[in-house]
Amino acid sequence: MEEKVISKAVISRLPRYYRYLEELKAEGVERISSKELSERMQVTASQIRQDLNNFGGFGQQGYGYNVAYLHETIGKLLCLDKDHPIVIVGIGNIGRAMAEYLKNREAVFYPIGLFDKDPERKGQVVADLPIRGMDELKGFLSENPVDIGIIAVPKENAQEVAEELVNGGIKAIWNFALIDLNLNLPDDVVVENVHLLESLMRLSYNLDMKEKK
Amino acid sequence: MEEKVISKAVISRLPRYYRYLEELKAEGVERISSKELSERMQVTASQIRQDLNNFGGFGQQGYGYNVAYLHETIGKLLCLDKDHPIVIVGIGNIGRAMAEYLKNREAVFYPIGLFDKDPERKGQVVADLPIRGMDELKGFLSENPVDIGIIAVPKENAQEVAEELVNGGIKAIWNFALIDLNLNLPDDVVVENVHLLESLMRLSYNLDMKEKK
DNA sequence: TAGATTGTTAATCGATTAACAATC
DNA sequence: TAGATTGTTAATCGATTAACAATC
Repeated sequence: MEEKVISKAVISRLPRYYRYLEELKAEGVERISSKELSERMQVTASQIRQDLNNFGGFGQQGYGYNVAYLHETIGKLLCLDKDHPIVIVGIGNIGRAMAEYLKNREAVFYPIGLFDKDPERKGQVVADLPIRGMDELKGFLSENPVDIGIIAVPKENAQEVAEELVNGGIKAIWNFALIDLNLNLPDDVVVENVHLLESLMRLSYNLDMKEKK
Repeated sequence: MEEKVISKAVISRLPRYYRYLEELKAEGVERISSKELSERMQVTASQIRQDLNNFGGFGQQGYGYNVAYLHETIGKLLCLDKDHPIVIVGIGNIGRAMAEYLKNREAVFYPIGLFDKDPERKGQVVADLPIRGMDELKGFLSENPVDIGIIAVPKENAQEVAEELVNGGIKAIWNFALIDLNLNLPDDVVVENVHLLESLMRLSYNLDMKEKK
């Protein structure tokens, strides 16, 4: 729609704003200034105003921001006003945990199909859904509306699975395999890599640095 | 040790370098230039050289970098040459998945104690370890060497659990609860937040943007 | 109207990229 | 020695912060 490109840094902060606004709403706070919010979130008020103004003027001079309105608006930016049916491929530890985790949430992101290549897992029920074989994936995708594909298979199989998902029409992949899927997929497919082990390594690095001081 | 502060951006890239070097090693590649590596990783050669030179001159003019040596050196920076015994608090979907996930890896990061406040879970065995009650946490930490604490409890209890861990001497927290634990803990405690739902929201935002184009 | 606080422009800061002299 | 490629300095780019006029 808009020509203006919004920087990755700004986008990555949106969910955090959303979370704080949810909290404020729950506390019954009706309005908040960038200054107050900045103190809570430990960022500068300037950054908050800059960030929000990428998307339009949501505030009002002399008043601040309406919490409920801002919350709802950011929610819409994050597309949380729409359903996101999901398929999960690889029902090992992580795939299983994500299935259960998303099942337990309000219905914004929710799994509708689980797939695994292990014949022993086929038919097992996880998060109220039967685990299906990989041979069923293509047909399932063509018959059901699916927004997002979760990849939770070993890295060796991840690229192949990603391609199957893309062939089935999936445009968004949430990837837990330790491989950079974004590098070898069509440009119109969005990928969010969650490299847990790398996150743990960063923690390890930071711990070590602190100890050396 | 060193006075020089290394930027967060650089540190966050280290695990990715490590991963590519591991791959190269597995392929039997002995040496690599910043240019070749940059093509693989889809970053600039300049950035690679800048990043690595934060930690010292690991390369050699006219030759490039020795893969095995660089791999090992970055591993040491990430403190992967040492054991990291872990306790996990909250053995729900995610805590359980992390316990199994880390159990299955080579012994660098591995759980040695699991804790949950739910009496029904007490005594259950996950990843070969018994789930213990929260009342046992303090004693366990004083008797066992523990590097890292994983928090996988609901956000309502996360701050409290974090404080218990810190009181028990834990200096590094890998946090899965949707709360910014770093804001209310002592400065010498390092926190790495893994906010999965926020990652999923970013994916949702990016998907929506792509569709609007 | 006066006070408060936004939206937005300008200034600063930091991170990335380019260029090249040093050196293996 | 000549060629290759690093380590490092300088230039550029982008993101954050500060400042303030606009305005509710």
